[in-house]
Amino acid sequence: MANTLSSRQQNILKFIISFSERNKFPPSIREIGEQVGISSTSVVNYNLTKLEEMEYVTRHREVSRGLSLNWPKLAEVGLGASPNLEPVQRSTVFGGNRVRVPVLGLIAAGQPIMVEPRSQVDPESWVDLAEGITGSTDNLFALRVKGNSMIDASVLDGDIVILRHQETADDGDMVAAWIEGDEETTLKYFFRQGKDIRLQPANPAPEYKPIIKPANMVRINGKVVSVVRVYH
Amino acid sequence: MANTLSSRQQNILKFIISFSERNKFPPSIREIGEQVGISSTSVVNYNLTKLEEMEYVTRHREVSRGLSLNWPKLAEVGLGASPNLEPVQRSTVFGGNRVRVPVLGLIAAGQPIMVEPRSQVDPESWVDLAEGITGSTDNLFALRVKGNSMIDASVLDGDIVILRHQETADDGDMVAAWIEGDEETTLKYFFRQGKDIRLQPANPAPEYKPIIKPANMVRINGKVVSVVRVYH
DNA sequence: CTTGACATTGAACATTTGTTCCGCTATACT
DNA sequence: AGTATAGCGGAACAAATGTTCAATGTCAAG
Repeated sequence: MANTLSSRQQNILKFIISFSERNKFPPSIREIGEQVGISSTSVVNYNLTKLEEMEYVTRHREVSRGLSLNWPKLAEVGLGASPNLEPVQRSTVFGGNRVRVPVLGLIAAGQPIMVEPRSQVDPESWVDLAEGITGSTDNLFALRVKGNSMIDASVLDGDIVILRHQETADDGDMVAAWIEGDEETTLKYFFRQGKDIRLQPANPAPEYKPIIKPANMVRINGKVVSVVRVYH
Repeated sequence: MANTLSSRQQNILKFIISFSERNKFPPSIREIGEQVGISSTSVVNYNLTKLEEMEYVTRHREVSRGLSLNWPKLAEVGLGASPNLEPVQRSTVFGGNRVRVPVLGLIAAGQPIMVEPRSQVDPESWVDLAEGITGSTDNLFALRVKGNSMIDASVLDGDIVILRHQETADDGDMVAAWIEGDEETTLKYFFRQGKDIRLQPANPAPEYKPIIKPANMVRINGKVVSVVRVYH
């Protein structure tokens, strides 16, 4: 089975993401076709079936707009960049809105490793925070830290980092970065170095060396806005 | 206009909430009617219009399942928000119940923190966590850390620590302890030392010295189960 | 070149789903 | 009593939406 996403399928996913974000409910087949530039509903249906086989989406047959997204899977290909579309729910009880943040998977803080694939949403993969904790409620997602490269920044192995999706960063920001070619996401401090970008671990130990790559090979997934730790 | 929700309207709202969380998309009019016990679609439509007038929901006419919820408004009537005592039913796909934890104040700021789970304290804010993160949901509260005495344990000034209320502790636990005479609560590692108790800061710097007191002068307020940090 | 898997198209079809209209009942008010 | 109105039920209708299928194009392997 083809494991790669065609550009058309990517567009479909992107549209479902943005549409769901705008409207709080999924698009219809025809709405998808119209946006992506597909004249036939059957083609949309065809690709949707493919996407379901690849577990990017879940379909409820015979149901209008019976479509839902698999965020962990989307994150694997860098599309999960704005996971706040997940029914993030807010309330004003006691004066503070709450934000539901999906924990999308593992992120390497040591040697870069791939985001852990998951076919299902882990029941514990959610963190709910009061709005005041994170400031804005938009574009938040979370990752579980693997490795000790950020220990010097008081981010430990096993911590959950909450990030706000953004494509850029300022020097000194702690970011999750996707490195082209390596196909891996890593948690580092962000610095510009001429035309390059230096991804700097906080841990001064020699085995944790900075990664320096041309700017066009580094894709910022988000900036760390919060850290959650659990003692067992 | 009647500003109150009929029990039927409440049931409708509850169903929309649970359905949406279960399926990631809103229910259809007929599905609502079937669940709530309304045989006619027009009645559902009628009440949905009412609910829209009262701004509990937003409708997209002519669109299947074109329904979205107004969470802030729902929270006003206790729907959609799930305080500890009244958890909303959740599917496993969507995560476990949520726990609302009150942030009672500062720790190590000189003011003793009285932990009375039943008292009507006025918390400065709330932190919501997924149930799975903290294990049990009982007797949880939170404090904002002041000072750097635990920096070596990767707990920084400004972090929010979440504690479970308990009177005792095991060696090595991180606890919030109230010291008789000093009239203040501090965050330290807990150790027994004969008839004394040693409260050990994690920071090795000389200005942070362990506190050793007779056991009857130390009152454990709770054990740290989680740490939340926010970057600004 | 042939073959076959894959992708696409257009259109017809079936189902789901929202909308509307008419009538009924109970209650409150004049 | 008469009337107005909110709430409900039933059914027909129209629009939205998912499903299916035969035919065609694409492209790489044999």
